[in-house]
Amino acid sequence: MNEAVVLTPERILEATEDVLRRFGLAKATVVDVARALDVSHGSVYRHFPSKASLRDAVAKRWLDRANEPLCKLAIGSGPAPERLEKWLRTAFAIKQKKVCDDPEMFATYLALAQDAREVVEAYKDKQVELIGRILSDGVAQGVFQIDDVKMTARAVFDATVRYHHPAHAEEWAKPECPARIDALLALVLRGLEAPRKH
Amino acid sequence: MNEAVVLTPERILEATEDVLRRFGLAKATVVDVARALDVSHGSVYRHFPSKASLRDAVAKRWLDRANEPLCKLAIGSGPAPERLEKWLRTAFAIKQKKVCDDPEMFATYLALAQDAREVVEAYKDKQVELIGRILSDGVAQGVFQIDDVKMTARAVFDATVRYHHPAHAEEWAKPECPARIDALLALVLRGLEAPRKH
DNA sequence: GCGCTGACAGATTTCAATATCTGTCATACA
DNA sequence: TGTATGACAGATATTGAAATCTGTCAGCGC
Repeated sequence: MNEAVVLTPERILEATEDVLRRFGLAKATVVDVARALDVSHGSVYRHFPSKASLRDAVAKRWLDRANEPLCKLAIGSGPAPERLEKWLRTAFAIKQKKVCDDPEMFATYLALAQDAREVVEAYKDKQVELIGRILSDGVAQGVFQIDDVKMTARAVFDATVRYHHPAHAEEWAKPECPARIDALLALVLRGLEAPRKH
Repeated sequence: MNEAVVLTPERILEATEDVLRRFGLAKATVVDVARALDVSHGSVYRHFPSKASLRDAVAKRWLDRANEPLCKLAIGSGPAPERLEKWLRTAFAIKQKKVCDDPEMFATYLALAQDAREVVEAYKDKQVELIGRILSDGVAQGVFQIDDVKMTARAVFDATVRYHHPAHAEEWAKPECPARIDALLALVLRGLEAPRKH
């Protein structure tokens, strides 16, 4: 009854992530995953109905891990504008770090995002929900003036696509990027602000 | 001395656009273009140093044509916020129309945009310049409050990438799109506004 | 019985031979 | 002299046969 030799979805995902990192999305096969686990590929199909579902599960794990620090930021306390700015900057930084450190997984994510698949949609919705939470706090604090929080959260997400959508990843390394991010965030934050009492 | 049989860059571009439309970017060859003009492909190389330069020239023509109505809007008169909104909505509409009506040329443009090639950079800079012009008008009218017009124009361009960058074209047809555009534009315009005197 | 195996059919990918294309240039023609 | 040609070398794309992969399932061993 050695725990290590029991074939669990978790172990399969682990192995799949390794295989994807090693061979890349294009080359990785279910047979490779099975080989890495020293089982037949039929066994893998006992836990995941298709290669696509396996790939999606890996992507979900990867995205969830990447999202963790953002969840913490969203439920934090303090002035909403600062928190939103920090949240967005962190989101950009996480993506930028991933694209450098884990390019194979990032390419996988890019492929997924381009297919506009379910997993990515769910992930985006989660992001928008987190933004919405900060916006609500801001409204409660009287620093944001917003009609429809959900729609505005979506608008904030849309306005910042350029710095979190993998399709634009190539541009993130350019030297003028930080200044452009500053300008964009300033514009967005001003758009949310309640009129100043001075 | 029949004008019609003189081989000019203009005639070559015309033919190239036809060939691209007919075969698509992937299949179109310089030989096809030469055949369409009933000349040898060597003659084409007399006017364009490479296939890439020919493709870029076609793209430039296509982009310039698409840009024309936007230039007119930018130099118009009237309240800047309305003009900016109209300008952005027109920009979105043009792109959306192109992606429906002229999908082959749009695919060519997408390929160019993904390569981040010179022609597209110049086109983007032109767009930002036009936005900047409207923003300046707004500052003069006292309806916009902006520190750095150039940077802010860039920020407005960046904030709206989702609806003019071809990488996101698939999403433009979705039913929730118009509402999201409304929310985004409202956010951006509020971010530009000078504080209200009430 | 339960979980795994491995053979299998059909779909997809690889690979190398073949064909086509790009870009050059010596030559022809007007 | 200025413009177009077509043959050519090297690079790239196409093709079809062979190899590999995906997903299924009857059966094996614990």
